[in-house]
Amino acid sequence: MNNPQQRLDDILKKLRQREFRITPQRIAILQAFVSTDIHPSVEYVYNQVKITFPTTSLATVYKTVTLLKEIGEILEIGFPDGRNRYDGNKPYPHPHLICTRCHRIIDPDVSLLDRLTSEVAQATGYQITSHQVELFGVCPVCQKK
Amino acid sequence: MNNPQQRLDDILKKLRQREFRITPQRIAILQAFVSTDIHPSVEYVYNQVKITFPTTSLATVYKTVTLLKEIGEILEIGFPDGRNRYDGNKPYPHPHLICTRCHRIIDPDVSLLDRLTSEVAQATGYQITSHQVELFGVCPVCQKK
DNA sequence: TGCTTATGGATAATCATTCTCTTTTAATAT
DNA sequence: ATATTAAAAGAGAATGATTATCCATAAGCA
Repeated sequence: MNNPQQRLDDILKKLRQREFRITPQRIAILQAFVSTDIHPSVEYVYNQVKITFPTTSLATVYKTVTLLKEIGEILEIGFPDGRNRYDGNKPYPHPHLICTRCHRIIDPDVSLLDRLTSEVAQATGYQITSHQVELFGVCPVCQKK
Repeated sequence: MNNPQQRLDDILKKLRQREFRITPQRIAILQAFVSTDIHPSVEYVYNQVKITFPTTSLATVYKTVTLLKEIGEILEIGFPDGRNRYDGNKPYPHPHLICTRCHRIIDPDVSLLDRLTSEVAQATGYQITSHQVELFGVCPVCQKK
């Protein structure tokens, strides 16, 4: 969420380049994704979009999410319980730190990650192309309660 | 899958200690979990159990999975598409290396993981209690094809 | 052997997500 | 500006994994 407007324009440009249509609903969905750091769920985006477009269908949100995943502009964060969350600002794989109490998600700096993946690549012979690194714990705020 | 029989006995002992009943179905489910390294899905276990107990219900497998998760004897590995997999041999969090071609899952040694988590804990103030580290890539066998 | 109660089995319910089908509309040409 | 047309929106049904319900069964123990 460094510069939401710039990010929005970048994604719109990419959509145009690939000849996808720019609809008001898509703009609203994109705006919801790029204007927050909470790693929103589909439900959150749906509720945001309905503020300006009350007739929006949940299916439209899902279809746009699929599209954005395909063009590589949002990152899907899988949860075991099914409730996926998304990152529209850093659409490339990166570690997440998730509070198990309040479900807040932040993006920590992890300087050791590159060394970790190359360690594994060397030891196993795998060509590592991607990762999903989720750390779970209790955030400072919840620790005080 | 170091010693399936020993592992089975250990889990049975734990169930007895906590006054859960030892049923033939539970033994069969446990056996399916501890006798493979493929990180099985519920469906896989269900099919294995049905070989010896054809009337077994899928609900029974799910109920046992929930129980085993609660007593800490299997580890759930979440996938974004919902199809969870389980590890009955190393029920504590550990990294997985997943081949995106053949879907094989192996458990690599990752010596840097402890340092990585403590680095993040120190930088963020979170109490890190668990993790889910999945590395994706192409295994040596699939690279040759 | 019988009693008690947890567990098993069958099936319905749930919930996120996907699909289907019809209507609307963005983008382009006229 | 208007017409054209194919993509996208909207509504609701369908799907698939998981969970809940409820009755029958059997594990564990006296």
